[in-house]
Amino acid sequence: MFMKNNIALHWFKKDLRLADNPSLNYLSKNYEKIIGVYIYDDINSIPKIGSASRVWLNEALKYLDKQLNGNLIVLRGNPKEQLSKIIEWFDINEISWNRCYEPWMIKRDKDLKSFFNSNLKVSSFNGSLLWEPWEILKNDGTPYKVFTPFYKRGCLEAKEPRQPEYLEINFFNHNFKNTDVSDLNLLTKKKWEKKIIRNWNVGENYSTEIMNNFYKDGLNDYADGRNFPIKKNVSRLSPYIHWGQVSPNTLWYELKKNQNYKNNNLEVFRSELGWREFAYHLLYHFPYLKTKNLKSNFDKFQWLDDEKNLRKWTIGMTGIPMVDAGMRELWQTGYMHNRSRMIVGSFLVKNLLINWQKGEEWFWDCLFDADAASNSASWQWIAGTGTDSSPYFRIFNPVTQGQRFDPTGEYIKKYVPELKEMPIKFLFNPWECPENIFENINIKLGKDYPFPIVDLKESRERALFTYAKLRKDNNS
DNA sequence: CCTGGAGTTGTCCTA
DNA sequence: TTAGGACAACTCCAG
Repeated sequence: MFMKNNIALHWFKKDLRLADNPSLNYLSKNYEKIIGVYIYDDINSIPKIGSASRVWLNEALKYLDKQLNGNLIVLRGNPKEQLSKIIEWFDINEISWNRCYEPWMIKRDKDLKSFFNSNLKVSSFNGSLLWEPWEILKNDGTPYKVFTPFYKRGCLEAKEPRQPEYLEINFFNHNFKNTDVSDLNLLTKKKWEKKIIRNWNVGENYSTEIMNNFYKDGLNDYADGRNFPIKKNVSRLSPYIHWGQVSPNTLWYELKKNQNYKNNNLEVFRSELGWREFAYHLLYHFPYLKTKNLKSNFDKFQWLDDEKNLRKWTIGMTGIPMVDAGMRELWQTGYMHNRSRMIVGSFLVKNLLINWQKGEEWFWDCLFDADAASNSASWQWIAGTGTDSSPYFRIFNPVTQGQRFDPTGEYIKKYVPELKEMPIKFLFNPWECPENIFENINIKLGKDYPFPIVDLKESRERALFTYAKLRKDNNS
């Protein structure tokens, strides 16, 4: 017999939504009212939350608080103490949350569960993955390391993901001391914070709107159009997915309703959701994903410790327009198109020979969708240090990539405006532009836009050579 | 235990 | 202009 007219506590983590929220749904079936609590835990977190993420979180919590009619309790500190405080104040006997899979969160929440278990009922749910990482395993019981068999054999042949469930949630109109999102001091009052969030509407309802628009328009040419940074054929849902403002289950089943597409666009997008699952699968089974090469033979790789070039890469001043456009898109919008992520990643790791972990850290700080699983897995992929990853000799040529995927130069000109007047023939490779053309358009290389920090051809050969040396070193 | 096929996203050179 | 092969070798996975 459940106790109606009673209240229970839902702990919001990376599930900042009301729709299809398994923990909220569970509690609302058994309780009249729910108390929603968010705790900003800067004590246990490894690593600390990134700068862009703080900005997104700030907006997301403000929005969520509105959805709860101002009843969201926002706290800071160690969840053990903070939750205990609330539990005592409201005399709560049941608490629940949706699971997170970062190693430090698994550890923290496991401890919490056993800590609270003696006094109250504690439940946790899967609110952010289509399949639990421990459910998808090879026949021999070990985790997959390669995407295709993981997805096709593992996921698609496993049981169907949970159907989304949309319930009305009633929150308790409480008299606990008034807490405010601004108490968390997530913002530093710096100018860029206002600028970077300008192009985003951070809220659960916006994510639904974006999904619907994308499924209606962008998806139609997804398989091809997704390669072009300037086109509107990518969903841009990643930050919302990361923060749980939309559930993957909603995306999965809403996508299934679009049966009218004859091409494979639908399946390609669906497999991208599969890639997200794969990243979490890797993080769960290889918790050192962020700190260690999955291929340990790379531990001997001779990365260059080049702070100067790293700095130029981060600020988009490498002198390679396609690379700089990507880096500046990241800096200005908190997002970078997938094609650009590969180009700038390949450039950092292969042309500059800088350890992928430096790139991972920068992305972690700058991306609104910064995600421990996807970010680390993707950097290991581009660096060739993951088990299932880009072969080392696959080195992106940022000139060719620009010509192919930004043929009009619109993307470069948007983020590298100093090259606006460059004729398209030299937009991707201004260092090859004759002097008289520069004079006509009044641009001076080295002054208005930098010379390339490395020679693409030489640095490519250096990368291949360094890799060959690694093989030799590992064999001797 | 063995075997064979396969592995997100590319580039460059040559014929 | 274009198509095909080289670029490496290794590990993963399934039968």
